[in-house]
Amino acid sequence: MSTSTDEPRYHHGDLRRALVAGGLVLLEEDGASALGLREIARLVGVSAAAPYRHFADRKALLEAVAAEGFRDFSAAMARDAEGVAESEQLAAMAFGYVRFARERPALFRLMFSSDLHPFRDPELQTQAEAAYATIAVAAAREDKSAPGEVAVMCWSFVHGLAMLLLEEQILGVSASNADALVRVLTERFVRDVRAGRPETP
Amino acid sequence: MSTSTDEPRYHHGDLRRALVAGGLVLLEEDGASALGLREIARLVGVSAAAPYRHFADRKALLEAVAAEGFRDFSAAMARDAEGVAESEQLAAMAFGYVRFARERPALFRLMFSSDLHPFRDPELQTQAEAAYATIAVAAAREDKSAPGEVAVMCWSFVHGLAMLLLEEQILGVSASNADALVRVLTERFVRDVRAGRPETP
DNA sequence: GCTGGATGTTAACAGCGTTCGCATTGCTTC
DNA sequence: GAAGCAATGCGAACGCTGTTAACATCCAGC
Repeated sequence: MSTSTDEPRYHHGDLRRALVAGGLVLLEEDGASALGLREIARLVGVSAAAPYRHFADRKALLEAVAAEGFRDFSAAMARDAEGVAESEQLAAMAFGYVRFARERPALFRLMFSSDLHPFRDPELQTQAEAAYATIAVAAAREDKSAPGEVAVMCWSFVHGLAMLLLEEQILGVSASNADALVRVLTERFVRDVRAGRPETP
Repeated sequence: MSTSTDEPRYHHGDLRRALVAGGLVLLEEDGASALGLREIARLVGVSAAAPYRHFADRKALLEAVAAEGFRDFSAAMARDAEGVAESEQLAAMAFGYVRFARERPALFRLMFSSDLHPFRDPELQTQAEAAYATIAVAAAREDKSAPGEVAVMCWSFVHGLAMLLLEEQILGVSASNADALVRVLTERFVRDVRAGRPETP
């Protein structure tokens, strides 16, 4: 029975997963712009060199954290869109997109951080594309004459809105009225996209 | 005449300006995600401690570089929009916005980097707001019933498009066809905004 | 039961931002 | 002009970081 308790063992068991989880925790706690390798190792209770048994370097670890973020991202958007009428799907996903960014700003910034690009981890690439596909299919329904075009346009709008909201200084928007602004803008955007499409059968 | 040549003098003369200029140069050369204080000092030919006579810390120096970037940014957009018909102003500015981001990606990323927010330098804040105003007035003309709303929507779209284009991996767009994509999308966006506005006198 | 590979540790290195004390310069005031 | 003073440079040091190398410990298969 002595082995079942949490006495510090030399080998961790599943350090890889623990490091990714630790990175996510640190991103939630303080919106630290740069989470360090040593910082994560400290939190997990392991030496600074241990992560190198599981990741090539700091960037590889951050990529794994970002991949987990994209998984949550896709799930959150899908959850926000499930059960709503098909005509409201795009608006719901857009709202979910911005909500995710505002609820987990540090993680969101990491996911789209410039020093993670280009992605080296194919798993990360896959998850990022899956997240894009989630919103792209909803966007493509709005205008079947140019689905890809509309998808990129929607993604650009919603991504830009999320990014600008994370920098409160720029938009001059406080957290209290941000929700209303997002709702108004996404509705307006969807309305405009529909008004601008060539034919409406 | 001996004093006029470029013999190394103990005092630099105008180190503050030289440091900002050096930062801009480094951002152009290698799209270095993180330009360091020592790196800039090295380029200018000065010790690592010298910048602290002119800037409180590294962030203050980067803020000054970003402020210069916003100045160029506003100027570039205004230049791209001058001489074009009023009905094309918004599209021209949107195109100029994305073009600036793609021509000076590292600088653009710094300007909207998360570790520069919140802005401490009021000059930077002023320049950022001026850049926003440049595009906001063009956007507001498109729908006078809700100028602020449309301005934020336009800014979000164009900012998101610029950001996503900087991460080639995500959009799957190469540099060659990016120009065409940007043109198509901005034109479509402007068309949609006009189609969606309530009344057209 | 031994051994080898996987996975941890400690110690070290270079580079970073930052601070401190000191050196040099140029301006101000007699 | 000379003296003194504030401004502005330098070098060395500190603690931090990412990374590597050499060594320690554990688990798994012969």
